[in-house]
Amino acid sequence: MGSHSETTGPRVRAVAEHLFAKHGFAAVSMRQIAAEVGVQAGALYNYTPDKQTLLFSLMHDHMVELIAAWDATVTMSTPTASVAAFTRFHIAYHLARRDAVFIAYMELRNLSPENFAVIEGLRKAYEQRLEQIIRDGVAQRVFVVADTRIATLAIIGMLTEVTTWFRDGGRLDVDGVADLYVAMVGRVLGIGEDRRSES
Amino acid sequence: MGSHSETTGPRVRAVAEHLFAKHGFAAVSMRQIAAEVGVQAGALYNYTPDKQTLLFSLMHDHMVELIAAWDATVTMSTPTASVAAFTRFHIAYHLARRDAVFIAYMELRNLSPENFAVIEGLRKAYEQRLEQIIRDGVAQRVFVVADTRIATLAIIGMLTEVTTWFRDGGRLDVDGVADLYVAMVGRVLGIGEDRRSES
DNA sequence: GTTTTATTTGAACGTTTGTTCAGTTATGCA
DNA sequence: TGCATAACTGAACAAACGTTCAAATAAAAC
Repeated sequence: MGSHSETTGPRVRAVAEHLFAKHGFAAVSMRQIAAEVGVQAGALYNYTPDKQTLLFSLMHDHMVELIAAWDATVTMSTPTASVAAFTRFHIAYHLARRDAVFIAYMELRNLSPENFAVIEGLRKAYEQRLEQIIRDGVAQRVFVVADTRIATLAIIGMLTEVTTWFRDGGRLDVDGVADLYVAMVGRVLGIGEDRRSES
Repeated sequence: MGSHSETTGPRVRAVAEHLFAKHGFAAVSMRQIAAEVGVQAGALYNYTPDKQTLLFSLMHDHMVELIAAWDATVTMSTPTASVAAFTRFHIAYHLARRDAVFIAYMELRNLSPENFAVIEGLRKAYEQRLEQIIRDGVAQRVFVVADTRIATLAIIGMLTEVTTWFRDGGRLDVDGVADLYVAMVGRVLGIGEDRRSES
């Protein structure tokens, strides 16, 4: 075997993830990545066929791991408990993997159409997890929602936005933020609303 | 006067805005912009000192116009009416100027630190408009909010997210979407909540 | 300890990049 | 009609780009 394959491979991905998130895919050169890894540019091509595939691979793995991590979370008994768990999971996971999240949201336009379709499909699959919870809650009449699809998107947007302002050491820690969002999401879903006007 | 200064200037900005939004600032070359305008690359430098300033100028003008447009909206009498007006305004304005919005959110990292600070300040100024409405509503006890700042950010996130999925000719038109969001924002703010447990 | 093989180097490739500028062209004003 | 001037061209600049590859290197296998 060669020099440090086992260590260089992951380092290339880690460095690329960080630089892509910080400066943007198009603004980062293969030479910058190589320099940060401590290697010449040519060596990167042992780990990716080209730059675009490196980006796609990072985005793909992130989305797959995100979905797997949620699916590995214990199934909650009620829609209310499920949506609270989803809220906490989404915030914690997205804050813990900010670079990957940023790339997956921002660099879609740098993908080829086929690669774009794959990532888009994974994103939809993730959103479906939340949408199904909401649908269940509506069916069980514990949520009161005018439009399930729009409520799903609104909640995802509200939760993802946390990554744009949250800073470690700020006024609130992750759990504190999550508590507030669990409450707000509950309100959007009309949990505990007066339902006397129903049939 | 020269050839078509009055028409070329705005066209450069319009083309740059569109291409930056579509492909990203770093991925668009001055020659691409020039070709789309129908001019040689050198001619662009009659309208901007350099590429980065062109980006900053687009972002700056967008933010200033956004704030001016909101400030020009008639002042509402109650916090409830104000927040509904803000919701409708934000959605309609952001959907009408998608390219500019996209750039202002996505290309911050391509700005110099000084330019970044300017845009960031304008964004904060815009958010302050909503935050003040919420503060007023809380003071008047028509809103019930655990954390005003977080509620502001959550609502902004939820509203801005509309630009990522809305398509003309879809299931809902702009007004229909706005109606749904007015209701959801109202819930986040606890409008009409049971307040008997208060002093 | 030698062979094998995975890894890395370093130079080279053809393009493309943002930007400059002397020279050309077209326009508005006198 | 002609002069002044603003707009534009087209070529040139050095630098940086993604990618390739023969040669050098270092580690694993025998």
